[in-house]
Amino acid sequence: MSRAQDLRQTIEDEIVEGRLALGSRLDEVQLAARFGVSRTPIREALLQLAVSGLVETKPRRGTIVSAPEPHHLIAMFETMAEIEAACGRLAARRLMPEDRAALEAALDACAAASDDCETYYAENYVFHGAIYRASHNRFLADQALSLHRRLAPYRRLQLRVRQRLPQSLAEHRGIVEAIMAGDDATAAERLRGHILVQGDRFADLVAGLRPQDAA
Amino acid sequence: MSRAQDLRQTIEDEIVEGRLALGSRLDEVQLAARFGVSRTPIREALLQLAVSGLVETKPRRGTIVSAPEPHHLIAMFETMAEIEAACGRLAARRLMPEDRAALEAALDACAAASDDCETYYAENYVFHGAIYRASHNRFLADQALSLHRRLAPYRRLQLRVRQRLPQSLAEHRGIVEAIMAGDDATAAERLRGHILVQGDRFADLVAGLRPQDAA
DNA sequence: GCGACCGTTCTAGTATGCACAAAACGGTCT
DNA sequence: AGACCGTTTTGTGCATACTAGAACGGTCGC
Repeated sequence: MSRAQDLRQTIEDEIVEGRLALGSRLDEVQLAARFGVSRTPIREALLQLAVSGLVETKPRRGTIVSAPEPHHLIAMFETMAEIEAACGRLAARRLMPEDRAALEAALDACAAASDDCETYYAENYVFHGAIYRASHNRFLADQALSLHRRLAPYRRLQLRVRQRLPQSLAEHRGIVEAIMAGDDATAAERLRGHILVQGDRFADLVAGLRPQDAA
Repeated sequence: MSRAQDLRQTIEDEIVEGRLALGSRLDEVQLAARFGVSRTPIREALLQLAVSGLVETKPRRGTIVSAPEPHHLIAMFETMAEIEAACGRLAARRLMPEDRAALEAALDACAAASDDCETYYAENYVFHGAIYRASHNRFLADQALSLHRRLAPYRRLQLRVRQRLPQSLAEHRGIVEAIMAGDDATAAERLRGHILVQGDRFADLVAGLRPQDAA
């Protein structure tokens, strides 16, 4: 792969995994020195991240890691809820035996990891990925995965919210149940609720941390 | 605005408006000469278009205007249907007086243009934009607009399908009716159908043109 | 002493040049 | 005559150099 693509992936991972703080400045020469390349591939990597929304570039003023306003984040979670609902709807209609197996395995893995937040977080990712794939719509699944990744830094925050983990697991069970039964409307509704709750919880969190920004 | 951004917009418009044929090669030096700039801003423009999916870049082999496989296009139309449904759902719940006025105006404009395909096409764009905005979710609306633009070259093909235009107008009326009534489920369902029909019609068209590709 | 204006500096944006990789062409060998 | 290999050609990918615009600090004026 070209160096620019490589760098894009690396920087993207650092942002998604929270190693690069939200709002922090991404200096081109600094990054170039750090990775031992010239500014050109760095610029190309940042440009791509800017299009996908992970960083923001202001003309003549450099680029920073995106730190969206709370209301914008709420909008993103709401969109995620709708996209996941769509995936669930299609999955319920098109479920194949291998999808069924993948969903069951992912659900079991979530249950097994229900005592450890970090592990659960990873298995949760697998679980939702399985639903996306079960939609049998590659484009939709890609959109869902991309948005999922983009919201990852914020999802991470909610892990600590009390009692969220067992509730999440129960919701997962309900979702799988509906998909397995071929009940597309219920599957969509449950997935929508599952994600929206996260958005709401996140809103609470933000409101608690920075009351002045919560409006 | 910087030249790269300018060029991105210009090239994007040419693709969306069908002035650049699908699959045609985008040579960097050629474009640079044509626009009187160096290769650098051209490269940056193409890179951004590649991220948004309008062009495809293969390593060391240059970039071409994306010409997705039919099954991929079907997937894109299906995703568009789900996203529009989501917009309609939220619009039905959150309709403000100004949204109501915008929808009515756009519907009237569509009706007035029902004898001319090109005009109807333009007004149709306005109509759907009004629905996106009425969702009061900026992020979702942006996603919808972006996908709408990306599908524009293919939508154009369907204009000629017989009887599509009056049927489309009737569907628009039904959609507005549901949104105005605050009936979110019906609004979503009607919008989904409205777009899916276009996808199906498109599939028919493709099948008719290139039977060997329709599988 | 405080504020505005100008110069410096630093960084993004663009141009140009170079190197490498892949494809096309021609030559040679079978 | 056809296939295979080497060479050339073409164009991407990266590096480096240059330009222009904005932030910052100093100085001058009030």
